This record gives sequence, C-alpha cells and structure tokens, in this order.
Amino acid sequence: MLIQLESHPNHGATGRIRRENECRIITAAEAEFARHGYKGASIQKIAERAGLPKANIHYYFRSKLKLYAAVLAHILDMWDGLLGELDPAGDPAAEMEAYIRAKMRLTRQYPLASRIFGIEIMSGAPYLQEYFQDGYQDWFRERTAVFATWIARGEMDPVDPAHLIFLLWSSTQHYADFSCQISSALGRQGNELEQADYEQATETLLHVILKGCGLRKALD
Amino acid sequence: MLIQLESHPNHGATGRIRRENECRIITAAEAEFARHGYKGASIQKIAERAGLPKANIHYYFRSKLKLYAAVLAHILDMWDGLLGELDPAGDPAAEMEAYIRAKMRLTRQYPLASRIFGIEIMSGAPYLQEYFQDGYQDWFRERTAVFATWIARGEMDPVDPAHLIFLLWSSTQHYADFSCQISSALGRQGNELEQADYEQATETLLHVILKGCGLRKALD
DNA sequence: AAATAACTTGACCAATTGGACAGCTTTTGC
DNA sequence: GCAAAAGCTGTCCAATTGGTCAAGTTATTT
Repeated sequence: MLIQLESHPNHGATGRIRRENECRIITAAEAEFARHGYKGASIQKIAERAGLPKANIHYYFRSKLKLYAAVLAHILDMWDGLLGELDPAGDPAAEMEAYIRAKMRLTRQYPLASRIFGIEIMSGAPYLQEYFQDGYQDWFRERTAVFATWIARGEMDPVDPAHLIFLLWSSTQHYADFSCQISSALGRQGNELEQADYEQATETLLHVILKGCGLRKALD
Repeated sequence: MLIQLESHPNHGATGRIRRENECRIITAAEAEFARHGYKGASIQKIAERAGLPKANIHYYFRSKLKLYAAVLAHILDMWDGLLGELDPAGDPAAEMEAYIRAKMRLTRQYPLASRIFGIEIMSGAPYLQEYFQDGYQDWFRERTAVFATWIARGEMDPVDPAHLIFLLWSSTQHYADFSCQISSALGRQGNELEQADYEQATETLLHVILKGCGLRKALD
C-alpha cells in the first residue's frame, strides 16, 4: 500500500527514447487519473491515450502503482519549483499578493495536476501517507511562523496563521478543482474559464483576503 | 451517460423493508464512492459494507449508475434542506455569518457527502451535467443579485459577487474535502479534526471574509 | 559487423468487474 | 389461511482489470 515518491528515480541516466516515452505516458496518465482517480483509471485507456500498446506502459512503469507514484512525484516536483515561499522579512501584503498570484497562475496552467492531488486527498490520501507524515507538520509550522512573525510585529491582524494558510490554499485551488461548476455558474462556453475570469478572481481574492487581514485600509 | 436525478423516486409508496435497506445501501455506497469515485467503487465492496449479498444491491438499485444517481440525489436533497438562502432584505454581515456557520456545520456533519460531490465535480461532473445546465446559471445569478443589492445600497464593499460566493464555497468546503491534509498539518490524531478546530476555522473565516467585504471595522 | 543492451508487443492469465436470472422465502393484503 | 406481491440470493456470464512473458525488433556499444 505504501508508495515511494522519489523525485527523480533514475531517469536521465538512461536514453532519450525512455525519457520521451515516459513523458508521453505520464501526460496520458495524468488525464486518466484526473478523470477517474487511481482505482478508476485503467492502464488500457492510458495506453490508448498515449498511442502505445498496453504492455509498453508496463515496460516503463512496472505497475499501476508505480506509474501513479511517478505522476504524483511529477506534480509535487513541479509545485515545489514553481511556487515560491513566503519571506518573513518581506512586506506581508506584498508577499501574500505574490503568493496568491503565483497560485492562481499555477491553477490556471496545470489544472489536471491540481485535480489529481485533490482527488487523492479527498480519497483520504491513501498513497500520500508518507508525504503527510513526519516532516509535513514541521514544514507547515514553519509556514505559520511567518505569519506569526508579521502578527507579532503588528503588521497584520492577529488572524490564526494555520487557517489563513488553508484559506489561501482553498480559495485559489478551487478555480482548478471546481472549474467545471464555476464555468457553469458563470455560463462560460465549453466549461472553459477565460483569462478575464482568472484575473477577476485574483483581484477579488486579493481584495477580500488582504483587507480581511488588515492589510488594506481603503478600497482598491 | 446521462443521469436522472429524481428527488424522491418512488420511495414511501413501497414498504418499510425497502426503505430500510435502501438507506443501508446508500450509506455504504457513500463511503465507497467517497473513497474511490464512481468508476473506482465496486458493488461487491458496497454490498460487503452493507452486510448484504451483491445481488441484493441490484434488486433495489437496478444498476451502478442508478445507485450513484440515488446517492447524488440524496446529497443534493440534504443540502437544499439544511442550507438556508441569503435574504437580500437582511443585514449582509448577519446573513453571511449565518451562511458560513451553517456551511461549516454541514461540512463537519457530512464530510462524505461533500467529498463525493467534490470528486464528481473534479472529474468533470460527467454525471451531473443535467444539474449544471439550464436552471443552474439562473439560480446562481439570483444568488449574486443578493450581494449586488447590498453593494448598491452601500452596505458592503463592491466585491465581485460571483467570486465572493466561490470564496464562501471553497473556504468552507475545504474543511471537509481536504480534512486529511489539514489534520496532518495540524498534527491531529487519526486524521480527525476536533471540534475546536472547526470553531477556530469558523472564527478565522468570519473575520477575514467579513472584514474583507468591509463589514467589520475593528478587530473582533 | 558482431554483440549486447534497450525497446516493442501480441498472446495469455487469474481475478474482478457490472449485471442477469431463476428459484427460493418472507411479508402483505384480503 | 391462501394467494399475490415483495424480498432474497446462489449461480452464472461476458467484459475488463492489472500483470506476465517470450519472442521479436531496433539502438548502442565495441
């Protein structure tokens, strides 16, 4: 049941063909896992989507679980790289604004990744237990400490840092995970949100959350 | 592919035994669908969880899809009943506070329902297309109109009503859908959030969102 | 060009999937 | 108490599941 999340197993050491095919398979797998979750996805469908025979998938990723682990690792890697951390020495308003903008950009650019991650967590994160153990609580405490610093300095309202972080996560991730419902509500064609929607969402979040933390005095 | 979402198919007309067994089956089905999604869930497992032979599930719900439809209908029914609507004649702060508190209560009480709904939407809502068509956009417009009224009266900041609603949905639903991640971050035992966590979350959301809408002048 | 490594894939397997059905027992209506 | 309706379930089925394997082909190395 456990899963091994190596960041870069031993790619790169092997040839060009391997890298290309693994990439095609992972891309196809992301689409299937995002639609059906781990159990619901089928290797046959992934193979068809990748344009390869099924046995080829098993050649590169020895099992369904290994493939899923690779997909999750690929996602976590990408997020680690693209999402900068908050700097306690910086200005809270500027730092939070940068974070929200970065998260919304990611949300827009990689909605599948967000959904795979979301479905995995909703299902009880059975294959991410390792990820959410040990170090995770400490890592999270460091994030909250940044807000605690700002609060102690009187630079923002004494808002519970942990729940403020959850608010940042939820409100931004929602635009990837629930884009289907959102585009229906807004009456967008083909269940596809437009650039303007993301911008409007970003500005609204910035206003409410920053002002809600005491970081904006007037309307702007 | 389409799905029929009758609120109360023709229960009640039939006997006591049927009602009881259907209830047991739906409860078991909710747990399985929440863990594995529609495709990933298996009727065999649902039957085991309900303590009934598999054929019995097919007796009451003629197919897997019909069972899933019943589960979704059960959820939507419940939400419609338990979640009051915003009253444009009321005070914005009081109305939004009541809504957030009600949503957090639901989140706490029926996390499985929230997750099934969430996974369905993340998967592109393939079995809720009917629900998200026609009337949905109009229904949503009515919700936004309430905020538009308050804004026009100068009773709150001119925040985009649609995205404000998304913020209310996302920030509250997050505590059901991602409770696994949250409890890990907070270091709670057995992946179970405590009553105090929900209270703290509610107060934090109330502070940030209400103040962010210009509904709270000072800290409170 | 020979040899070795990497890659490809059709055929096959046991297990599980959703579902059909016939025959059985229990409950209900009169 | 009898007949009809409702409920129950073991057995079977075709299709799909993840996975194996051996026999091939292509690339790479020397």
